[in-house]
Amino acid sequence: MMRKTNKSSQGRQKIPIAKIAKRTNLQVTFSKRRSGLFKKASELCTLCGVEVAIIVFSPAKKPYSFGHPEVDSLLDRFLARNPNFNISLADSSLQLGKAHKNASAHELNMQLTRISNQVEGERKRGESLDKMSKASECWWENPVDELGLDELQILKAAMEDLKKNVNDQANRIWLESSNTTTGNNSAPFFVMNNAHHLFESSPSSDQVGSGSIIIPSAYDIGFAGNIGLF
Amino acid sequence: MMRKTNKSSQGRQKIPIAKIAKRTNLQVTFSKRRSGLFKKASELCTLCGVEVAIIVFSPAKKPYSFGHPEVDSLLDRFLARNPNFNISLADSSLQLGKAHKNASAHELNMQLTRISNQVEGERKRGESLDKMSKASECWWENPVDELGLDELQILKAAMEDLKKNVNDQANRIWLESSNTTTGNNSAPFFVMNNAHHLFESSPSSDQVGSGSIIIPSAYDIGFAGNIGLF
DNA sequence: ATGTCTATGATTAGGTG
DNA sequence: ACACCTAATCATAGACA
Repeated sequence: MMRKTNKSSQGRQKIPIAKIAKRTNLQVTFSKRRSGLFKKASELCTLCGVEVAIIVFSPAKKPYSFGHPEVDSLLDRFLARNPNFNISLADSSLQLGKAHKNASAHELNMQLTRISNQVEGERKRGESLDKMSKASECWWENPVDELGLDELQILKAAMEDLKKNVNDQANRIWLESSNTTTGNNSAPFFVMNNAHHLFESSPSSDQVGSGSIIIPSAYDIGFAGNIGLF
Repeated sequence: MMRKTNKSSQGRQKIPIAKIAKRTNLQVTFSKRRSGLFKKASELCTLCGVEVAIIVFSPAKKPYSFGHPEVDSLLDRFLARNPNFNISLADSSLQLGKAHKNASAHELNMQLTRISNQVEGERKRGESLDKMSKASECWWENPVDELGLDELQILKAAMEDLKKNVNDQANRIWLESSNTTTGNNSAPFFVMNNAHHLFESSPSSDQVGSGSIIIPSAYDIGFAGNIGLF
């Protein structure tokens, strides 16, 4: 087989538009894309002769800005200056404009606020879970997308280990609960199965999927199916 | 030889970054590039979790804006940073504010679009975590023996969810590593399997393990086996 | 003014220095 | 952090609807 390490570079990789998990990666991406954004803005200015102002707060809350014309230098002067706390004038001038919001905008704003809160909640929840996982080495909570083959293998092993325990326990419970019931003809049976069967149309749940294997023997149910990573 | 006028389109042409002369052309370019700019900003927001505000005046002086979380708060924070420049900024802030108000509907729509996408992404990623956390406070560390059927079911669902992610990721890696190899006749393949088979033999990672059962359907590999908790 | 299409130019993810 | 490199993804000019 050809070695896969033949190429000097894999080139640009497709990444999902979702928050980048790796800190270092995020930082690089932020820098690159911020530059790209400003360049695009600059081109828009030049090509169409329009005015554009952009404000960006970095992940570290550091402000960056682009502006043409003139806003640029003003904003840059802001940023060069440092943190201060006074809203007064600027705020009031903005408040003035706020009065002119029309109804449709208001409705959209309602929606936006609602969804925004929703997102924020999700995000925070995700963050706390992330911290929790990092604190206690809960591998399974880490973004799977970042794992390499090695880690995936370990993860797989761990999951299967856990799964075995789960199956054992399930079977145990089944036994306990069944020793009070009358002759049930079914055997203790607990099988982990294809996830896509859970949420998609599954022809029949006790039907062997293409390629899957049913292990009928009671008490001994693990991942039904074959083994092999690749 | 082929005629050079055979093509249905010449594709994108390189244009100088200078003011476009043709009015109609300029208008189209403005629309397209404004959309592109906002999209880039949106991606930057999502990817890096940062705050961005953009204000654009069209050639016809019509204001457009994009903002996350919203232009208002960003501008407020921005202007608040330097009380000394409040007055000189009043003009620009008024201008910007006016732009924002007039364009509020449009901008809010942009925000809605972006946030909706974000919600979708977050939701999907958060689902497995959610199940995990709901399952119990740290079920994975707890002795499985103490879990009841309900918890086991939840655990099962969570595991299968996670497993799906793992499989997807594995297939992705497989694809990436294999798109540099020549005519490999095997499909992307990753199967969770019995733990005891896992580490008996570890063939080279780009070698299909011998003895494993291949499920021919590519990209769709989960826990092989049937489903059903009792 | 916005959406579609195609071919092509521009951006950038992942490396490396 | 930044600049450079490669190869892939993405954006978009021009034409049309």
